[in-house]
Amino acid sequence: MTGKQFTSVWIREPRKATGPGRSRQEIVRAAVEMLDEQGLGGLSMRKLGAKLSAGATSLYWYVANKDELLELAYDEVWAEMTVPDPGRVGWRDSASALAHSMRQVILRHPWSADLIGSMPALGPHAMGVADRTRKMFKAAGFTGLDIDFANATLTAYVFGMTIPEIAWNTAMGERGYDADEMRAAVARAAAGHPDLLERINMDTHDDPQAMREMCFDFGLVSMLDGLERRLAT
Amino acid sequence: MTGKQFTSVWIREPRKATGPGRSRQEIVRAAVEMLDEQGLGGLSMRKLGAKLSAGATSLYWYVANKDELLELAYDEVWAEMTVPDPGRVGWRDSASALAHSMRQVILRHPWSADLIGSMPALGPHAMGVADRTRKMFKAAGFTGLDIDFANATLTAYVFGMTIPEIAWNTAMGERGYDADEMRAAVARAAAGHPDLLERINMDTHDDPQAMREMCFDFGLVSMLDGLERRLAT
DNA sequence: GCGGATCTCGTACAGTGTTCGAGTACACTC
DNA sequence: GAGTGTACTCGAACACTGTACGAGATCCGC
Repeated sequence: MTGKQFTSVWIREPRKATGPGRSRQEIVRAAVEMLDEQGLGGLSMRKLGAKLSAGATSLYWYVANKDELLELAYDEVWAEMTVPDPGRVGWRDSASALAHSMRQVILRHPWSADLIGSMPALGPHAMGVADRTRKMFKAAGFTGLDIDFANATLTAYVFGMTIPEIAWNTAMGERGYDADEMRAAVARAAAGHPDLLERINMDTHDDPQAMREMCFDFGLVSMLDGLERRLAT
Repeated sequence: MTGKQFTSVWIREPRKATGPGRSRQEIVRAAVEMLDEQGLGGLSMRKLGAKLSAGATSLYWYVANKDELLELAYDEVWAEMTVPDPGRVGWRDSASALAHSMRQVILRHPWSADLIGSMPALGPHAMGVADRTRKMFKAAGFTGLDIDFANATLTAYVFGMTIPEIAWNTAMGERGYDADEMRAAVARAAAGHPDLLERINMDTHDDPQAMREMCFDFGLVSMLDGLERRLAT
């Protein structure tokens, strides 16, 4: 083992807490709050320092750099995901509940969507979720590599469905459109594609929220059906 | 129609080209090149200007701001995705080919993964792809909302599988690890979760590339199975 | 009281996106 | 050719950003 030394947030000991608002935990908590309110671009070390009544550079005593802080905040998100015990209900209900939980958590912390593509989730909470979901698929009857393939498939579906949903939401927010204005915008963009326009002009836009949940459920059920089939053979 | 005026990159006429290296198209092309080489963080207006032997702020004549430039570059990525004609082969092969194409394109332009969660794909090329895939699912036999649900499900799967893959790749690249060092890192992170370690220590890591493709295919087949079942009822 | 460790933070640097306005170059009319 | 207007370039400046550095402060054990 003479290779490069492995260093990571998750290995290095955090500094001990002294006063309130000065421990690594407090900093991460404040960062998450700020991210929830102002998004990824709204978090700056100076502003975060101000929020904690501290100098901007004081934070660097507890945290190596901003990326590391984001890694810590990201893992905090994983802590909110609930993996039901597959023993009590069937694995399908269990997987379904996990999927919905993941979606809700990401929607609650939209900035985390940007991190999914930037840093692997290696924090303790993420690992806990991975461990429990793995146990879940194992209990479902998957074996060998299929355990992890099924696992990856489920989380991929949730991520892939939710991440663009967030792009949609933030685009609406930034431009200040409501749902109707947004629809008009995409209609303009879809000009020349009659098929797409047919979809956009469907009279199903009364409740876009419910609509998206229907879509999510459709895909989720399909995907679980597919996994179940895999299980039968 | 007295509401806010809709403005977007896709509506406003681009400036006409004059010299080489000065049209909007040339700028976008150079931006894509730069993004491919240096990633999202490696693109700055000043560096892009220098690459085109232009002042940094000259670009603002052709492009409103950096976000708009990214939107244009993003759409260029969509142009590379190929949607096979479902008439020649079955819809399953067609969907499968599309999925693989999308994955490859995103892996080729890893920076696009970050944009999926930031801006909806409303450019002409993205719309073209959406239109063709919609036709594909229609031809497959889906009707009404199910057309778009199935469509969303497929792209969600591809995105969700590919985006974390990119996070993995860039993390390896930035820290300068090879596959083995990375595996050691996650093993360290997974300490205390015997189940996870069992997976990590499997002797299947000879070719991580092939491994990921196996995983992708497993999920893809499952997901298409699930959609097919939807079709039967 | 005296180290030594722990912790704070002002200053500074290199970089960012973007605005503004002055300047240039070219095409077209008289 | 002179004049005029439009298309285009870009240097300077502004308000930010993350972070390295090092000087000071505070506290604890002796």
